[in-house]
Amino acid sequence: MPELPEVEHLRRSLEPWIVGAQLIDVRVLRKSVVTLASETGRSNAVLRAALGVGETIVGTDRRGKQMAIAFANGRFLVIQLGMTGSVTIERGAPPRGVEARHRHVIWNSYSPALPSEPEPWRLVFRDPRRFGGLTAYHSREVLDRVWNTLGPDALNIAGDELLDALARTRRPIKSALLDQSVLAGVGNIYADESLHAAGIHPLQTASAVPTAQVHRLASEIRRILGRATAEGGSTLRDYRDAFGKPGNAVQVHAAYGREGQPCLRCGTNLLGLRLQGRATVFCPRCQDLST
DNA sequence: CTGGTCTCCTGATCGC
DNA sequence: TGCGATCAGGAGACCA
Repeated sequence: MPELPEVEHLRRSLEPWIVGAQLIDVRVLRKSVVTLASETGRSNAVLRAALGVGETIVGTDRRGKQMAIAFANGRFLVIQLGMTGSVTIERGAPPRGVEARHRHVIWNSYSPALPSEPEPWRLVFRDPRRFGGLTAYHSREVLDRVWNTLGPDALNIAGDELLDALARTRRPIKSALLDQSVLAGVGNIYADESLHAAGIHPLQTASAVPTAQVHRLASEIRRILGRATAEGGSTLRDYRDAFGKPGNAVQVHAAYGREGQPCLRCGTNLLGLRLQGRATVFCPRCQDLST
């Protein structure tokens, strides 16, 4: 479920805590969630080094739905939340019951720069469905090689950039928006939301959308993602920030999940279809195929 | 190049 | 109360 807003909100909530922190140790409860992009072996020593044991965290970054942690030795760890992933900071006793399940990687850490936190704490990667994972990179250069295969970041997408990206493909525009190599960060929810807000039919050929509407779409994507980020993600069910706090439930979706309900703009009942296996909701009146 | 389908995986929900 | 079917969808593999 996490799309760009959830990932960016997570990054912002983690950053003040983890930058400057030292990773003392790591427990890998499920090795398969860790991918080593630059290494040859998978010994415990290699794994621990890739996960930053002994290192200080010096920064965070994000491209689309991928978040990166930068280590002092120049290595990077990319976190992908997939559908159900979370990264939380834990202090005190570990959780019991269902919350204790699906915890795949747990770092022990402490913050020499935070005098208010003299005790070690834990950084926990949890992901019940395991569509997410961690990928370790040896250098910024290797990370950039991968990130450069992604399209421009959706949070600040410029109208001209979007126009460029969409002009290259004749797929339905929603398919193009979901393709991370075209535009990085938009998933199923915000694809429907931004197309509805911009009045574009999801099946409209990407390259055939008029210039003015592409600019409108870019502006709606920025507005909707920006607002959702500030509100802490849309929070359908699984998203939690660094402290286990759900996003504000105030976010109202105008299209997503509202098939059969009246369009908030014109009152026409919203229609549903499946595109690439994804539930798609749109207003047959506001989102006209012919425009 | 393109869409369609399948796969990975668990948990929530629904009908019976 | 239980149980099986269905759905949720990010991302990549594979096929037509």
